[in-house]
Amino acid sequence: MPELPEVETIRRDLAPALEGKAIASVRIRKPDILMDGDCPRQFASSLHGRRISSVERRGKNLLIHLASLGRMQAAVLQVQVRMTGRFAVAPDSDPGGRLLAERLKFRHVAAQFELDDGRTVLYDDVRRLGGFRLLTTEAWQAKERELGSEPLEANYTARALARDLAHGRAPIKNALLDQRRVAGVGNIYASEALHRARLDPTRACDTLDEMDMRRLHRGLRAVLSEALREAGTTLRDYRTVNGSSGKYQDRLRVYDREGERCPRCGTTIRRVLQAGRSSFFCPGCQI
DNA sequence: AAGTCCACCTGTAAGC
DNA sequence: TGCTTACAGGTGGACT
Repeated sequence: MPELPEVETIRRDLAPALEGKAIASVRIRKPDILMDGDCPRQFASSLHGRRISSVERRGKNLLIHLASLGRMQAAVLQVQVRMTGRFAVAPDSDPGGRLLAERLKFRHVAAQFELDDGRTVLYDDVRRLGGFRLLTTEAWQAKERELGSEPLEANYTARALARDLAHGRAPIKNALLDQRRVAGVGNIYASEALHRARLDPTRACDTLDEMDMRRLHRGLRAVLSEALREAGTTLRDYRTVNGSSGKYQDRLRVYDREGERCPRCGTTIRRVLQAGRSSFFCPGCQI
């Protein structure tokens, strides 16, 4: 799924439903979504009774912060939806969320969480690539340090982007996907940002000059913030928490548009494979 | 040691 | 109609 705009959209929907509520019960229906291979029963009992203090995002990670309870320290529930994870919240009139699952065609519900207000949070994931990891606050902080910059932070400058991306001979497209450099950029918005910046995705990082980095900074932040405003891009699986599609797919300029005309110069858009993943670009104006 | 490949899964679409 | 293949928004561990 989901890159920064999609994950942030999910966070904004989930936060008001979850914050301040306690977890009454947890049911793990597909154990392989526990990313550390944890025992489902142990995972469920570690969450039982915990109050959710906040729901945050870092890169493509959703972070459900759990308050301390008795002898249990505060903890962080890390969630990655990867390609096909989806959330929904059922009202207290639909215990277990069966009606909601039916309506949203959630055919692969992997986990469900009952809250103390009677609502049920469903997590559905066809491919089960996504999942959950329960961490101590310190363990999360250690993982968090491995992640790169947040590209939409107000103080994230072109100079900082240049520092994050400059070193190495990797193609710029691959570097943008590296979560240790910049966090939250995925395959769609990497292609879109490079098109806006007029940069060939195969260019090596160390060939980009200051002007290139300035255009990339502007292009990346523009595409991410516009996509966030449109609640993300739905090409197949991604849905917001209320089940609707994102709206940015209509505004993509190159991604998934192989063979179409570049909206800037009219040249036919091409697709190439980089590190096993499709990059879309315009050979006419991206150099 | 940075950069690339591949497995992890299921579903869908295209080609024959 | 069916079968096979390629590919899909991500990530991390195993390679070179």
